[in-house]
Amino acid sequence: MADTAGAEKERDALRAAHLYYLQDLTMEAIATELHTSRSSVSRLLGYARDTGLVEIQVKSPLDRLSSLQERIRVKHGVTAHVVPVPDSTAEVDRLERVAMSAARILGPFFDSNMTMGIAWGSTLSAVSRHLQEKVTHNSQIVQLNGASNARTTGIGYASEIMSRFGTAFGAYVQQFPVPAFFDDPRTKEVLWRERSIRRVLEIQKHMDIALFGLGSAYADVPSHVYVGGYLDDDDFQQLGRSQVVGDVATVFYRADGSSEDIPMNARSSGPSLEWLRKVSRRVCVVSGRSKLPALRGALAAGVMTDLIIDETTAHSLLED
Amino acid sequence: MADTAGAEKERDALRAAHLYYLQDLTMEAIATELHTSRSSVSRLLGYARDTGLVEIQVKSPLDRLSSLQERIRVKHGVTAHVVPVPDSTAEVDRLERVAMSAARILGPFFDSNMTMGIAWGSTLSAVSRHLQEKVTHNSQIVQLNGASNARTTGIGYASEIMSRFGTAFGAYVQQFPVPAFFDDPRTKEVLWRERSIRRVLEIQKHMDIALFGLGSAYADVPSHVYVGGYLDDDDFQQLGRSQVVGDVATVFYRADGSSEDIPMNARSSGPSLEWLRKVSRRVCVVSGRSKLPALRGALAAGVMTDLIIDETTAHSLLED
DNA sequence: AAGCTCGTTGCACATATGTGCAGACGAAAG
DNA sequence: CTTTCGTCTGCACATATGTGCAACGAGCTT
Repeated sequence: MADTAGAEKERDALRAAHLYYLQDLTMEAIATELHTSRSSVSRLLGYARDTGLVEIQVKSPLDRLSSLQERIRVKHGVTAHVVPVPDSTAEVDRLERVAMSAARILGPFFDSNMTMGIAWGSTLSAVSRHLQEKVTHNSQIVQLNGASNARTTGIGYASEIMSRFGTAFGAYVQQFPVPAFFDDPRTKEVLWRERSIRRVLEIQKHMDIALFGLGSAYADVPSHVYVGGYLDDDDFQQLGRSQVVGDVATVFYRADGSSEDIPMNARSSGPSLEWLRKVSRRVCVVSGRSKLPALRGALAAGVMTDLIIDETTAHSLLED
Repeated sequence: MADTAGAEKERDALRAAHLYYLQDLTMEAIATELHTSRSSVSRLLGYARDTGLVEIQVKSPLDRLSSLQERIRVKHGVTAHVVPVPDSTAEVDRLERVAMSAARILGPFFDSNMTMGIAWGSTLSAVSRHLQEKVTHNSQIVQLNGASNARTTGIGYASEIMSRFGTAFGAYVQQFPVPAFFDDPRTKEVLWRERSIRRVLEIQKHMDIALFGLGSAYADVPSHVYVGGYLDDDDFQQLGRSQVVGDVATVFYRADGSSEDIPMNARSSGPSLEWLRKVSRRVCVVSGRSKLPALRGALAAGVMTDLIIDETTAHSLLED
């Protein structure tokens, strides 16, 4: 009966949604038709929205789309999705708002039979909290880089993000149970030959979408990797020597976008940039001007095809 | 400046829509960000919705879609879109609600570079009044059958419908300035050789979507063709002798779907059913049980690929 | 310049919508 | 059969949203 009840709720929600969004009836009127109270209808509609029965899209008229987006496309060759946010907004709110927009923009990108790879970090965490449900079939979410370190397994944090994505899309979740960074690159080499690991790498290789934020040591809110105990002093010095400006899924790069000969990368569990660039859609979420250097580097590296970014930072990006 | 002002309004509307639908801000908050009053925001959002900047879709989860739709698909091989309407609804309201739903369901079907052929009649008129704007490029709307008769040119009525479609989609409108029925079939034959007419026929031949209602002499609200002075007593008798149960764009058919050897069809300006069946998407809008015989005939004739229908009638359709 | 039309604005009010809460219900556990 | 727990319901209230109206201002006409 539990199943039947659930199905009934969905039926009602669907009917309510149809009456509300397609026929412009008031909730009061819908309540009458459904023989229930107005408040229940309000709740049904809420359910219908959360659950993806209703999809709301905001579309820039393709012609005169925000000149900002157009200019970013011309200058950097990526599709930008600029999130309007007042300049005065505090960093946290800004991230929250970009994340919410990102979550909704993402919906149409992902569908049945697809595989999406996701990194983890404060940005992705925020995005995961705002996802709307969308049922898909035969789809999976795969973790791009390990999350455990010397101090914690990091699993709670990363897997929480993963599972939120999984449930939102009804997708199978493939975790990647390895440390973010190996102490010894040889350990990685060896482990990478294990079948259980190769299976995950194989899935990563076939992903249709990659989703990631940018790590930056200079960020106002320094990225999770830089404060979570993943790196020690030596590591930081090494990164400095390599002139690193940021990272994507724990893989570091320089201002010119190069990532070769950065020793840390040999120990990183993330996918090499070269590898990443083979994914057909690569979505990067960025919020806050302090990530600008990291963003410029990432653009130079050509790791993204889509950029979801707050307005202020987008403006700064175009300066000089 | 008028242009600039319009663009500014659109920009604001887009930003408001983004803040409202993608970031869940309240109108009050948006008003602050936009430095305007809350009521203006309410109006901006209304504008954004009407104008197609915001698109709201209600999607049946593809798996367990209303068994009604599924059963219609199995039994009749068409994609049904069942519009929920309480059984007790009066005929006029019912038509109005089906039409509103139809208008919104239609949105995603039509896009740039497409041609849509439309018939005229009370159903289409109702649909046309509920269309939401959606900008397209290089698209056109073509009239499927003539509209003038012995008493009136019928042009006001039909062209009003046409132009509403045209403006809603920003499409070029191609009228078909011929009578609905010729007195003499030979006149039609001759006229059909005219280049101006052949041009329209040519456009019809390449249409991507056809949209029509069903005509029925038995309908509670007899269809426009049957009461608008298009047919005289002789015509009616002739239709009776031919065992006609309905018409699509002034082309008549019998209960078994056949339309051969119905003398009236030789005088009709509408596209033959055989011709119509070549269009890849053929959407039929039906409201009211009195159209059932006409609907059954049309299904037998295989003239439609999509059926937008009210719930009550859909139920009746499946009986016996 | 005065008079006009048309479109916009914010206000004030009428409606419509969201939500905490207490009670009702049903399934699972005791 | 009772208890417990979680879920759902409608009520009442707090908020959020839609809209008639009067005032305003930009262009245009006379």
